[in-house]
Amino acid sequence: MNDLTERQRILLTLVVRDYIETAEPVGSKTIVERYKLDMSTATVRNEMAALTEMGYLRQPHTSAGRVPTEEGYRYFVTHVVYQADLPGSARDTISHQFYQARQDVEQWMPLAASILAHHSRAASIVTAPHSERSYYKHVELIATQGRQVLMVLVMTGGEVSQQILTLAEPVRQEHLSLAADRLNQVCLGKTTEEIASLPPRTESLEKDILTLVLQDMNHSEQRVSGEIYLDGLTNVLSEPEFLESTDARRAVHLFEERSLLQDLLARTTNNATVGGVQVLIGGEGKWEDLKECSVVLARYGIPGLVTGTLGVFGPMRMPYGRTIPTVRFMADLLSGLVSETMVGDENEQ
Amino acid sequence: MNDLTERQRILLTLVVRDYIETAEPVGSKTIVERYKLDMSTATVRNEMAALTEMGYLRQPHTSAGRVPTEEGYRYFVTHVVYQADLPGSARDTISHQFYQARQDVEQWMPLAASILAHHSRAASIVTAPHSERSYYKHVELIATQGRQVLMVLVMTGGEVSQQILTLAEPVRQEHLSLAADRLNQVCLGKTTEEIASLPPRTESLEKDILTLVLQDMNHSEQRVSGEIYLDGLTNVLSEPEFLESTDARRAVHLFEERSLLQDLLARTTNNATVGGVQVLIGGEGKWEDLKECSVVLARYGIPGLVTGTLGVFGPMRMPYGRTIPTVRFMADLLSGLVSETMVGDENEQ
DNA sequence: ATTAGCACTCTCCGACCGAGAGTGCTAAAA
DNA sequence: TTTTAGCACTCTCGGTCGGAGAGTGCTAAT
Repeated sequence: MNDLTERQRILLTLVVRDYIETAEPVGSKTIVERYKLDMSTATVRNEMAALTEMGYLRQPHTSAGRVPTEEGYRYFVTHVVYQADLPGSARDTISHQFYQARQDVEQWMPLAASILAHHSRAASIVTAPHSERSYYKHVELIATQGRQVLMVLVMTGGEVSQQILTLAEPVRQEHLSLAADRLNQVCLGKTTEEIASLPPRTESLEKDILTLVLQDMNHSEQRVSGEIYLDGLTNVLSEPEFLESTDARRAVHLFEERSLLQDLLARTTNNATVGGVQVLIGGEGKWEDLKECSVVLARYGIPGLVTGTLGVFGPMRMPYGRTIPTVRFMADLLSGLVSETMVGDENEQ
Repeated sequence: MNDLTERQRILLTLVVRDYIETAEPVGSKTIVERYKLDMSTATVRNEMAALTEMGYLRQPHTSAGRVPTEEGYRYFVTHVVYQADLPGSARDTISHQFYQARQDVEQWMPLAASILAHHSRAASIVTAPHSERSYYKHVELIATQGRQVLMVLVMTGGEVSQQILTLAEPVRQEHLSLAADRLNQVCLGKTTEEIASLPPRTESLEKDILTLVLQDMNHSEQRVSGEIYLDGLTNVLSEPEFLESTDARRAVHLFEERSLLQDLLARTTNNATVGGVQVLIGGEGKWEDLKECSVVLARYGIPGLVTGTLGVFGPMRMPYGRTIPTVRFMADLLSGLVSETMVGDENEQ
């Protein structure tokens, strides 16, 4: 496959670059003039014919310029741009933005999504870090009107979940607090299984709460990812190829239907290489909805402990040269944040 | 303004109805045939000319059918459809869906958004209930790697917020738990001001935590609304008027830029009539982005205590007859849920 | 191996045209 | 006085046509 001459490599790169920039089929004349090549248009034509033959380029119709095929993009990504680094200035800006939000955990994910979208000029996808195992930390019971009780469960790592329990009869707040205290003493730091194998509580209130707790913890463990944050859809919709096609609606649909996204993320990132950036070009035949689109994904976090996924979604004609380093950098950055804050097991008694 | 003859009223209604359904300018012949009117097309033409004169209808161009103006829609909404009720079957379906999710508080808002979007076949907007005053309930401190501490603050009503605190030196979990206990004892049930006027804590850790707590509580009080949930954007984008126009992008943009939405919600619902449904047709000159769109909004919750907003966003050509009752019903339903669960102040000691 | 030249192909865009739908107006009917 | 039939007129929509422009592949010369 790597049987390209040096000149073909250059030419292919230029075509891809130019097409990414202009969104117009690029012809021999254009390329020679714009990049001041030291050869004639005819030569370029010959080489382009060869590249077309090899499947890296194609013509929308006879006598139009060339457009990269999926293969073409793939070559570009793997051979040319994969190693690229994010310019220091961009790194600084991003780091700075995160530094300013360092205290506000709830801001991290939306911020990451926003930065990704902005820097890649495409739509971004970020899932909150998700731990594979949940450890009980604390439960809080809040009396409300009548027989309803609001339960707030905090797990190690800071995941929080809420449920409502309807009691047979009203219970006073003090009673609730005592029950919560007792449970907290017994369950602190325990996993689902450990809690499940505890001797059953005698008091019916505590028994009920514990059922809910287990339910929540299970729920949290079985999810494939944390909450999903999206941003920058507008960027994608304003690309010319989406101007009036139905592709636009498909893209929005993909974005809105979280289950589709979940599926995409799950299937793409199972070859779990944290740090490595994965590029999915044109759906690879698997995703009908991604016909003209590309997805750049990376995992972040601590493998096997807490991980999340982040990435960018855009037209196949995507500025990979900027996107890929950005995704990689953001993954590293979030990995740092996560390992600084989200791990607390070792210090526990 | 209400100087329409009975026949004009009927005709206007029919034109609006038909246009809402077909999205095509409706002509005199169409209307007579489709609705088996007992008059000639010429009569209808005369009346339509009158309605056009009065500003309720307009023609996209000479010799095309009529299309409702904003005024026309407004007349339709206020005089015809405002009182409509949601069919019992729909009420039942919706109630049932909520009944099934009654325990899972975190599901309520996304569920509401999804149901709204589905029933109105448009895009939905739901803000989480938001209390005007925050009362301290509980703080939890979680030791993590190194000098970082994760603080989880629970407020009465179940709002939860998280922050990270970086300490000068590592502190053991037991120490943190003790500090949290002390704060919890002192602050339970207090408002921002009450906490602020407490004698300052002697221990530096507690002082720092308290600062963060106040910050979070203030933050939560000053927000105009809770988190925003959206759904059904796809519905809007598949309407014919958005097929290939730039309006689609504007709509997506509006939806994505939460701050715009916040603004819209804030400005529209300040004449706080819980229970009443507000209909904003075509931006009313104020919102450039809503040129061809309508928004149907209602507040829910307990006025002055906890409230939220919910509504529907779609093309001006919107099935108001279904949308308005749905929004009203959902607002009532959420109000019920909220007052059942989110109020706990009275029972507190 | 490269390049100049040339005939060819295909899209894009504006002009043009006829069909169809709907209108407003006028004059006759109720 | 109100309603209706009739008719000429207007405007859009879809299709066809033709020329300009851009790009190609091939061949022959360098």
